[in-house]
Formats: sequence, structure tokens, C-alpha cells
Amino acid sequence: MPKTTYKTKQQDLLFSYLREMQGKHFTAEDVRAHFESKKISIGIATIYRQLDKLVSEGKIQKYFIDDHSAACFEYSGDACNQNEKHAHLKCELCGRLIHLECAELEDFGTHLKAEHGFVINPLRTVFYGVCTDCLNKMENEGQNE
Amino acid sequence: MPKTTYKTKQQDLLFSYLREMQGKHFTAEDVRAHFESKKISIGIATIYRQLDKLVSEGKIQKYFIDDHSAACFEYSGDACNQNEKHAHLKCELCGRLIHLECAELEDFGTHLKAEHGFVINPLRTVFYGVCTDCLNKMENEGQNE
DNA sequence: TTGCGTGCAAAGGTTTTGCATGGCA
DNA sequence: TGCCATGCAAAACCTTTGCACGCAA
Repeated sequence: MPKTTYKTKQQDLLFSYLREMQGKHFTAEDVRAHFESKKISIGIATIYRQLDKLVSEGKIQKYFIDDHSAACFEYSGDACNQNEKHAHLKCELCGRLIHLECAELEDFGTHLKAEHGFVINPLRTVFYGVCTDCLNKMENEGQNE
Repeated sequence: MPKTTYKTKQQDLLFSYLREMQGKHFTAEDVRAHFESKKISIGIATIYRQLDKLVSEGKIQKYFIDDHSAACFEYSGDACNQNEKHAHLKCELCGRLIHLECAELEDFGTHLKAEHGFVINPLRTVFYGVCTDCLNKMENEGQNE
């Protein structure tokens, strides 16, 4: 089915942003602000529509972090490095979002499939917890619960 | 610090709901609807405020599933069974939310702590992927990507 | 010329907040 | 009586949608 789609200036701009942000995460608002700072105006609706399209094409990933804060998107890179499947760690204290590239995660995924019949999508999965820095901080301060 | 808090009818009602829903997840709207069906009216603001308080006291857990749909809450039970730390699996296809009680998850948590210095909070962690039922359905239907 | 993509503004849903009132201690 | 908790409505926030216009093919 030959999708009848037009190439537009906004799409190109968005792609250039994706390449620039490869491996980093961003929100729809980040995209808008980025172009605004370059005196380029792209409607936020267009950004959402393009991002949604890219998500459904599997070109970028979308995941949800906090409460009702903005959704995060990420361009994991061009076609080939599909095997670099990282997940994310979200620190509940400092709010930092950390990339996790970890062989053990794949083992765990294998276990989940074998024993629980569930195939995980690591790219969308976020682990909540406390990061190294915050753990150290807590230890130094003694424990004030 | 002796928190000066009052006990209210609404708090009691909410607690009774929590006990009833122990181990199940629910949204703020679920709580409101539950009481409305019993001809009891609790303001949605009160529900959010009470739930927030319980979350910050660690009595219930809050996690985020989909897009911008409502947040899920869960009462994991009274004090003692803290060691039954389950996580959740969210099927991206049928939307089902599945409880995961799994020793391997603890092992993975141990690894994360040892190798990545990150302590996970399984109760808030949601794995995305595809559940058994949907996998079977996909196999039966052949692969329509 | 055709009709997709865009931009604006309005609407949508969930959650938060301000303020007056009600009810616990 | 003092003051926390409640309820209502309005606001805030991110995201989606309707509609007219612009622009790619």
C-alpha cells in the first residue's frame, strides 16, 4: 500500500532534531522550544502529530515518567542498531532519567518470556528507584525518613 | 513531631475501600464512582488529597500506565507483607495490567544495585510488552505487522 | 488541481488549587 | 473555639481535535 504522504519542511526540521538528539530523550515542548530559539515556529499540534506518526512507525519510542508531566520521546538511532535495547532508570528523588544498557536485563526478559509468557519491550520500560548519587546523599545525611 | 490531623468520615470510607480493593489497582475516579453507586458523595479533590497523603506515607502506591490516562493506585496490604513486592506488566496490545510476583525480579534488583548502584522500587515499576494471550492471538492470526 | 500537512484555537481529560464552609478535637 | 479537612468551581497542565488555509505532488 503506497502511503500517499507529502514531504514537508516541518518533517525535515523534526528529523534534523531527532538526529541531533539521538540517544537523548525529549518532550514535545522541548522540540517546540528548540525551534523557537532558532526563530523557527512549528505548531505544537504538528509536533505531536509527527511524533505520533514516528512512534507508530516504530522510529521513535514514547514513554511516561512522572505524574502528569509531559511524555518523553527518544530516537534510538537509525535502523541498524535495533539490538542496543536499553531501558531507563528513573530516580524518584532527584528526578534524573538514566539509560540502562545491561545484559542481565535481557536475561530477565528471557525469564519473563519462558516462565510468565510475557515479552517485554525494554525501550518503553522505566524502572523507578533511587540512583547512586541520591543513595550516597542519604547515607551522608544519616537516615532522615 | 505530632502531626495534628483529624479523623474524618471520608478517611474511614476511603480506608474501607482500600481494604476491599487490597491487591487490586484503581483510579481516583474509581473511588468516586464506587461511593456514588452507594449514594455516598465524596469530592474528587478530597479523594486526590487523601490518596496523595497515603502515597507520601508509603501506605499505597501510585503508578502511571498509559498516555495521559488516569494514574493507578494500589493498596498492597497491611504493614506486614512488605516483602511481597510485586511489579506490574502492562500489555501494550490488550491493555491488561498483570501482577508480577517473581523471584528473578529480586535477583535483577540485586544486580542493579551491585553493578549499577541503583535501588529499584518494584511496586512502582511497570514493564511494557505483550502478554501471553495476545502473543497467542498473534500466532494464530499469522503475522500481520 | 487534489488532498495531505499545517496552524490556530478550542476542547478534552486528569489533577491541582483558592476559598468559604463544615466538622473534629 | 481553633483549625484541619472538605467541597465546589476554577485553573492548570498536556494532549487531541475541528476547520480553514497553504503547499507538495
